[in-house]
Amino acid sequence: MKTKKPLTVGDWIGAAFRSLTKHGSKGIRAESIARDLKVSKGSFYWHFKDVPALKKAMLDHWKQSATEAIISQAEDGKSTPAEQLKFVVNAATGNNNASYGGVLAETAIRDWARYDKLAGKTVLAVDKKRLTYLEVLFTNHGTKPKRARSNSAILYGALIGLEGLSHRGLANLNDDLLALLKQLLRDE
Amino acid sequence: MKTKKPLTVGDWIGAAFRSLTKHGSKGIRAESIARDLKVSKGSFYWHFKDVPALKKAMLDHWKQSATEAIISQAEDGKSTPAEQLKFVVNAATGNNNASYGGVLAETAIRDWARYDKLAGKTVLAVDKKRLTYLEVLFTNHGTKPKRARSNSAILYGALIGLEGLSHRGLANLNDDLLALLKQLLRDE
DNA sequence: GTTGTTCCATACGGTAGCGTATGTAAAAGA
DNA sequence: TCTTTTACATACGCTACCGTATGGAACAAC
Repeated sequence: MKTKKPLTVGDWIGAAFRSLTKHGSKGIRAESIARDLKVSKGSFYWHFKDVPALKKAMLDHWKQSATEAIISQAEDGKSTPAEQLKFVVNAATGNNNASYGGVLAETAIRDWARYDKLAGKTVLAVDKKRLTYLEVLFTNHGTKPKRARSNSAILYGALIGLEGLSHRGLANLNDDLLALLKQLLRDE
Repeated sequence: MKTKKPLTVGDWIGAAFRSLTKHGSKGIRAESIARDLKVSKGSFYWHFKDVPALKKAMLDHWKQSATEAIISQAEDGKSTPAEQLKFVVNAATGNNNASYGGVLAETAIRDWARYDKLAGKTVLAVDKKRLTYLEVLFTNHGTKPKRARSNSAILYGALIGLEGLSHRGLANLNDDLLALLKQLLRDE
């Protein structure tokens, strides 16, 4: 039996992220998402003021999840910085984070951010936090400040770029990133 | 006095790339590009069968330019592999290549490729050539085959990812890439 | 000077999405 | 039981885009 329970705002956000992942930012449309959810757009305009409101809700949700993920990582201060970095890489390359769509949604959000002001602001904030966190880990490992910053940018940048390449079968996201990390962790 | 010369297919492709760079793949629309060129869409449908034909022409043009760029690099076999790699990085991070829009267009094409089959095929082909070329350079430098492949993917992936980060002021595209290259070129 | 081709303008019908207005069955409250 | 409130469905006008059809000015050919 199909669930006849009323839809929640969360249901809409989830469906919107699925459409974003599948079709890019142009997939965030009230009527097409409504079709996915087997309801009319009357339902959409009951839950949201308009499409920009949905987009804002999506970005807020993603920012929240991404920030929480960083904090929960940071609180696991049990292992060495090098091991923590390895753990972060493995976590980032995994297909988990079902909450907002996982690694695939990340890329879609980043594409979206390039042509949308609010999305751009959100991605900027998240990227700053992540880069700062990586910088701390490199610094704790003993890397000099300047290099800690560049290493963070390189590692994070490679993660973003390699995701696309591995998606086309031109790289091994996890293996190549771990290889890079190994190089970056080498002493001077 | 305004040039009243008739538009060429190349003019349309150029305008289409500008719109792609500015608005993403959804910017490739007959009517909006016509407005940019101060003509009506009647002109567009004289030069092109339809919008997909314009898209194909853009991708053919980009593929051609990108391939030629690689070949012209490869023929400059005057310096050492390490110097050639440095040259390649500097060339890729420069804001040149006005032919099809430069570095900014690259990202837009890559975003486009994620949700369009033909664009995906084209980017795949270009990426393969570029990665193969990098692999040759690393191999010539003395890097072992397996590492030459991973180094190529890492360097190219970092280029792609860092472009976005540097665009937000979170990285220094050229500096960070050169730092990475230096690490990758170090002996075992 | 007529004819043909080039290069574009204008007008048309069709689709898809937006946001609003209004209707309505079902559940919840009183 | 009667009345709200909830969670939608339906219908409407509007805009932006697509592709086609047709018209026309300008220049070239002959």
